Amino acid sequence: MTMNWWLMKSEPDVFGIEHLKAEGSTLWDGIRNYQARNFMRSMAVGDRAFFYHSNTSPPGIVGLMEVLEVGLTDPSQFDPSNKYFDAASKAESPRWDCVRLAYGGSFQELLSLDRLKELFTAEQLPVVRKGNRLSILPVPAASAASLLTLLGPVQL
DNA sequence: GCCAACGTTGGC
DNA sequence: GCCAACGTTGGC
Repeated sequence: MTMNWWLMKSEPDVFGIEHLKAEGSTLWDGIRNYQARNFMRSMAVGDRAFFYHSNTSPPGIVGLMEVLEVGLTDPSQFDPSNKYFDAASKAESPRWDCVRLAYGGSFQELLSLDRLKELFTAEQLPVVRKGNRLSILPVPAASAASLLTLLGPVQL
């Protein structure tokens, strides 16, 4: 089984690449969409992800991450004071889980969604599909390789 | 099981 | 702030 690539969105005002850089690693919690959760469930330690800034201008890819741990229970689902509290989720059978990700560097420049749309089809890179709201998406290996060339070296 | 209403995401 | 896309919920 070879390493897989992913694209993970976060709003820079809430948790951006600079936050991750400062913390070194983070629990990617608060995912409350089954498709996104299922993508997380198919992640393996050592997988890589592109960090994507969403809901900002311009949106786009800003950095890299590496999967450190998988199959972790998302603690926010059991915390009534948390925005992502889920009263229907039981401790015996948690509904939501998450992964731990390490900071893997920042690219010199953001690669904008506009540019991604010029370079890739929706099949090649699902994030460019019109109206796509999923916060976690797969990146086919060939597209990941192209992206790394386009983005150039990371700065740690 | 259908489907209308509703809510959320996220681009613009 | 608007709206397209689309997942979720709940009445029946």
